[in-house]
Amino acid sequence: MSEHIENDDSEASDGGHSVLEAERSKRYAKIDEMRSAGLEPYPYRFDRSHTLSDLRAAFGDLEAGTETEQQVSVAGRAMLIREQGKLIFATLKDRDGEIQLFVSKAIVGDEAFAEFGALDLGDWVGAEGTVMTTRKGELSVKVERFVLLSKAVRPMPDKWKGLTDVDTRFRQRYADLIVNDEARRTFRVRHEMISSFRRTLAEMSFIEVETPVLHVEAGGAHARPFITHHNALDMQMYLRIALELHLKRLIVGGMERVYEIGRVFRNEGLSPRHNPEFTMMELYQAYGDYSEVMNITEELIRRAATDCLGTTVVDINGTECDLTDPWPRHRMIDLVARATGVDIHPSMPLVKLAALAEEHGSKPEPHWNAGKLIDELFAATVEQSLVRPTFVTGHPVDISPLARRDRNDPYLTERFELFVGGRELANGYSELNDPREQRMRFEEEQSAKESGNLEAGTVDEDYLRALEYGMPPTGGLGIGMDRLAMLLSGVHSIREVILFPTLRLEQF
RNA sequence: GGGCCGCUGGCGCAAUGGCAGCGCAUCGGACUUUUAAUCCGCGGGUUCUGGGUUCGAGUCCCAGGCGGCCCA
Repeated sequence: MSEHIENDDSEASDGGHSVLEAERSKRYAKIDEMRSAGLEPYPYRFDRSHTLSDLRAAFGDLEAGTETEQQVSVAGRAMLIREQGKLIFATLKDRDGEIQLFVSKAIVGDEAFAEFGALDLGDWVGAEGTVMTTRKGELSVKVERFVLLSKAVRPMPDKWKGLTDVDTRFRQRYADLIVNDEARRTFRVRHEMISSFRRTLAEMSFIEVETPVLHVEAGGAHARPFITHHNALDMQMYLRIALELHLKRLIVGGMERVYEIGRVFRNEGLSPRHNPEFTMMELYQAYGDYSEVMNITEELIRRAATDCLGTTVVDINGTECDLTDPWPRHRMIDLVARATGVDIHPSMPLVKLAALAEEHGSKPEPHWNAGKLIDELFAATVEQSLVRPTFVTGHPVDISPLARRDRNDPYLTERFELFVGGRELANGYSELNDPREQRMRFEEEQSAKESGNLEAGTVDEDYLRALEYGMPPTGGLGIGMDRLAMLLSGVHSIREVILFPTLRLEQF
């Protein structure tokens, strides 16, 4: 009605967004008109009889041209509106379904028909009527009454092409989820994966626990932490970089089988595979060692694949893999030896390892120890080739400060990492439970930190005290849940499996 | 941190250095079985920001911002 009043200066000086502003003010005006007509544009609730997929399940096999007496009420967002003279067809979308509304002027009357015509794409709508199919067989609700449930004031992205700009997709995930079914599906897979883990672990008698996010020591992994401050205690604290040390305290306490699915924080760069906050699942099992934990890892992931995808056959970077095939287990030093043609062992002279690492493209730093050099060699020569699920075992002691020594080789640990698609997916070991040896390992970490390694750890005195009370033989596991979600949903950026990934500050 | 690429109406995309255009959406009109409805018509831009070169810059140059990919 009053669209042409806006050629005054206030709109022009608003700066650059006049199209959007015009659309928004038009829709706000509709809200105001409703209110002055005594209608509520934002009602408090709506009772629906069926979700849209319920409706399709119940009536999906009706023949074309069927009219039923079945009264239903449905709700969703108007995604498409097609006006056709004295008929309007609208596609309503809810969490996991779509349905067509069939609105006839003859049925709803002139006034309601005009109101329906005034709906905008993106509006939330509730509708009551009977179930029918059109001549072409489209399942529809023949609308008798409808109500605006909430007004969309901002226009939807392109109804066909959706939203493709990744920056906008991640910053405005709400808009992404409205129009991109793939995004919805990915987070559905993520949910199924996590609930599958919880079911499997419950069957295995694990107890889910929650341990602190605010830590006094940032231990359990090699990573730089986020630092924060507690005002009342006037104390520096760290956001956790791992779940490990608190969960093992619970093993000391006799809880025997515990796990936690929780957010950890690492103050590092962003990449398609790294987000500063991500989700780990860690579990600890008394009386077990690393080989048993590898079995648990296989079971968890196979069942998650079945629960998410209905199959254990997954595509990994173009290679079709059946996760029920046995997952090979190889020592890291054997894989590196095979790849380089040189026998490898942490007892070798450092200079030989450094030379070899340099030969394979690393730039060894003076403080690198034998374990670090072997790890670099592994990354350079082996890692990428491990497409099918493969357990890499026997990591050197000096890069595994919380893992127990290999019972057959004191230079190595009873540790494993699971690689899938050339990426580390899980990490576990027979847990080190000798408090004196743990103290020595911590002290080595501490001195590495003091000589400039920002990722090295510190001596966690409380953890050592816990170990002195006695920790039973224990196997532990950590799984990167985001990376597993990537694998199961077939996406290649961690940002596709994190609803609100970390981004640089947006300028408004 | 380095290299390459991108940024144009709300969204998706065009434009040998020479009038900034198309599709969707919006707005007006027609249409009682459409379904990316169709048909007719009208609007809407500080081309990411700031400098520079040029008669003339979305385009070329410099700096910055945000993003993507690769590398470290």
